[in-house]
Amino acid sequence: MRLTTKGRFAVTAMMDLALRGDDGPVALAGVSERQRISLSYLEQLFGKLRRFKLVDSVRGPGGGYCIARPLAMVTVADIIRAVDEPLDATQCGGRENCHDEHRCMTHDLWSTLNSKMYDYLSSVSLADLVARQREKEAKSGAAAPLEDRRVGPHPRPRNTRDKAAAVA
Amino acid sequence: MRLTTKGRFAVTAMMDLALRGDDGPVALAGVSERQRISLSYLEQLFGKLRRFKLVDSVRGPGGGYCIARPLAMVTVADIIRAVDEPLDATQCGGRENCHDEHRCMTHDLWSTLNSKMYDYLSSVSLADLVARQREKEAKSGAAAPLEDRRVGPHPRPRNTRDKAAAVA
DNA sequence: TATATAGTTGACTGCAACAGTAGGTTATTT
DNA sequence: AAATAACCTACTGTTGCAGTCAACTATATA
Repeated sequence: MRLTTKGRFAVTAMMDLALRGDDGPVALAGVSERQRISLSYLEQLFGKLRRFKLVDSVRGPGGGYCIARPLAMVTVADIIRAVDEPLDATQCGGRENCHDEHRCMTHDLWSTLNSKMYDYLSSVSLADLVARQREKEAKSGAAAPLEDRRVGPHPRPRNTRDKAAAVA
Repeated sequence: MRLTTKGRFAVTAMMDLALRGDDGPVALAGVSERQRISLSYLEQLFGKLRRFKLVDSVRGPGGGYCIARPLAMVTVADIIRAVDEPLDATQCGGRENCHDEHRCMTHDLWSTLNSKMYDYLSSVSLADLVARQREKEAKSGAAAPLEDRRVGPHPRPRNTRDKAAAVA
């Protein structure tokens, strides 16, 4: 697996959605301002997140993105997998053509490492991150949650099964 | 931390050294042939490994590289740290200027992840890898260890303290 | 119906790191 | 002196990251 700031951006943006997703879709323009991430870049990232069914989109005024699943069911690993290029560290792609004599000595090492990392990243869900963040906010004097008045209706996106409301 | 095939090459090459380092220095030309890694590229990598004091070098005919420490004291993390660019996933570089409102929400996440990975990679030493490899060779019929006759003398590099012999 | 909003898409840029190449120098042995 | 092999610098092509631009479509509101 590959680790760059790209994945970090995606997780940060998803956190933003998770934290303010209670009243309808969140527009990328807002995420861009709050998290200081280029809007166009966010659009690319959310294109991937959408294709991986991690978010649902709502077009038109008042539209934006919603997290498509209960927060507890979206892990950091999911997000990174969606936006980052894979980087198959085993070169041979799992096949055994590594090479003649030593037959890819480090093969196990890398696949083990890879799964260790996924194990960890899969153990952290957006729900965990949100909880941790809320806790921190409460402790540090609850810095005025700056309500932005929304425009359109969109109480909830049409294409989302009501599963999400159950947990989040 | 950043993960690419560069680190994998370095670990593979160090494994090669570890496996055949019993009788003197190992020349990069040999490593290049056996592991199918470009010689010049290896030279670059070993330049870094040397500067990080993971290997000792011996020049002239019969020269080459030796692992500078007992195999149990060289971890995969050491090797990767030596050759790979760092990639500070926390952007703010540990300082608290992340940014105003949310103050870098994902800060903890990334630093935690980073240390998890280092913990794992630091837990695997060359000695472990060699043991695992030897075990595998023994099981699969011990494929003729192809002795290459060496040229020069160099029973052991001059600039290595005899620590290495203690464990390896 | 017109207009503004906001997602959707594709093409494009600059940049840095990776992976590899080329050619030279220096030290050491035979 | 000649061969070996480390050492070093500079260069190349490719890839993925990060960001930009411009056009397009769907929706809501006036």
